[in-house]
Amino acid sequence: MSAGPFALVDGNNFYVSCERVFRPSLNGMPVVVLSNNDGCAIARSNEAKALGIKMGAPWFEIKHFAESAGLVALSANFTLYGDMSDRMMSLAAGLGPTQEIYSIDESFIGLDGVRGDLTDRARKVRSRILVWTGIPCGIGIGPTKTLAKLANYISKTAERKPGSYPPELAQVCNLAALPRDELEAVLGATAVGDVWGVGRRIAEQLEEGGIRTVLELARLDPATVRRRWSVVLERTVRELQGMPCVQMEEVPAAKKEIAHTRSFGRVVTALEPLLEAVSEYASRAAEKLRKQGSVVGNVLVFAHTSPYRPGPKYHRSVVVPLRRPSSDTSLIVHAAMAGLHQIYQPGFDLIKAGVMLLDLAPDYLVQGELDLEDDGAEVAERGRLMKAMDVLNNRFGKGTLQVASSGLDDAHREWGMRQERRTPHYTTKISDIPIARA
DNA sequence: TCTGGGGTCCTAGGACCC
DNA sequence: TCTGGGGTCCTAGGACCC
Repeated sequence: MSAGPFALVDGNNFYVSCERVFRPSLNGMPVVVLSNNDGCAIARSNEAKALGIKMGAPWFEIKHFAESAGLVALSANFTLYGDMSDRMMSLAAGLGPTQEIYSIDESFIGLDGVRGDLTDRARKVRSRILVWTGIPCGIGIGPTKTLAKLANYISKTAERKPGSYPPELAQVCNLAALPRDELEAVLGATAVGDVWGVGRRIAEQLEEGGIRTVLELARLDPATVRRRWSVVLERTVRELQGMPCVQMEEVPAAKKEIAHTRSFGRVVTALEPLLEAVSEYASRAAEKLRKQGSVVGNVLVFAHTSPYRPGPKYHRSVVVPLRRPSSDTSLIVHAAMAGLHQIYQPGFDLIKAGVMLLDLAPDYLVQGELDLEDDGAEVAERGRLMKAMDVLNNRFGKGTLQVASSGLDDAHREWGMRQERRTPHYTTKISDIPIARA
């Protein structure tokens, strides 16, 4: 078990940085990456942040910056980001003996037992990631994961906003190496809301109580925090005080639920296209399920109208239990479609639907059953069919083999999503690989 | 007039994360 | 006209049990 110190390596404005690797002309320009359907900004370059564009800002509210400030917007290219992430993670792993991949652009590194100057070592790793992948990142180091996370935030803020922190904390910030008075000065200059685990709500409550800085939060009595708030915040306070409460998780735990949900490219009212969409989402969810070696007991399906648009509201969901736990696409699709039939009502402009797989269990733990229907052979055969389907789709691409209920003609998928600004799959598709000229 | 105590399980909702 | 997707954990309250 890793006892710390810990590092957090985090790609700067990750999706934007991935795009810039292949389009260097975007350097220095305000750039945002948009969510599915080109709906809202999910990544922003520093220049875009400087324009005041907030995380999650709807595109239609910020697109005037394209004219006035040269803002460039790109559709999310998750295939590209996933591949760039793999490259960055394998280099970050060189910082210490253990690694926990926390999100697509972040990993914690356990530094227990690492000798020598950690700050210096982190600078070398940062520079290697930059040179080998083109992705700039920030590295924070601290005695607990929460402090490492905070250090990472400081490393980025010090770089992005000169004057906010001492300049030597930019890019790599090692809070564990700071003398006490300097550490307190840094914590005193950081708002509580910037702490990992303190969201908008709790930040408000803390501020009402006069707790505005991280230093003030760190000085609270943990027992009081537990009484007044929760064990979660208590843990955060202890971690800020330097007591590790959150361990490294090197092996990603199996998901406890799996969802596939999408907003439509435009509103859908009729049942048929809705059935197609839900069938497609259920298939995708089933693939993820088999990938982690689980079976599902209950399938939830939902659909709703836009929360932003006027008109009659509709928001319904239903849980459909499977007769027995399964990972079979056709059974899961069947359950989802049956559920949709139950909740469907005509006359609503639906904007989103989704399928969630609940009550997951490892596929080797399935409860034995007296085979009254004598379908054991069929179940085994279906298992082989699913395996064949996954192999083919892996080899020849998503959707090579699919259930017919998802609709056979892409062009007629009126529910399909809009993606008007997607860049090529530079690193994962032969025909998209960039060509270098001498 | 007077109405126990303790425990578990489930669900919905809140809060947080990226 | 146009507002993402996928998760986790905790807590409170209700149902139910002995």
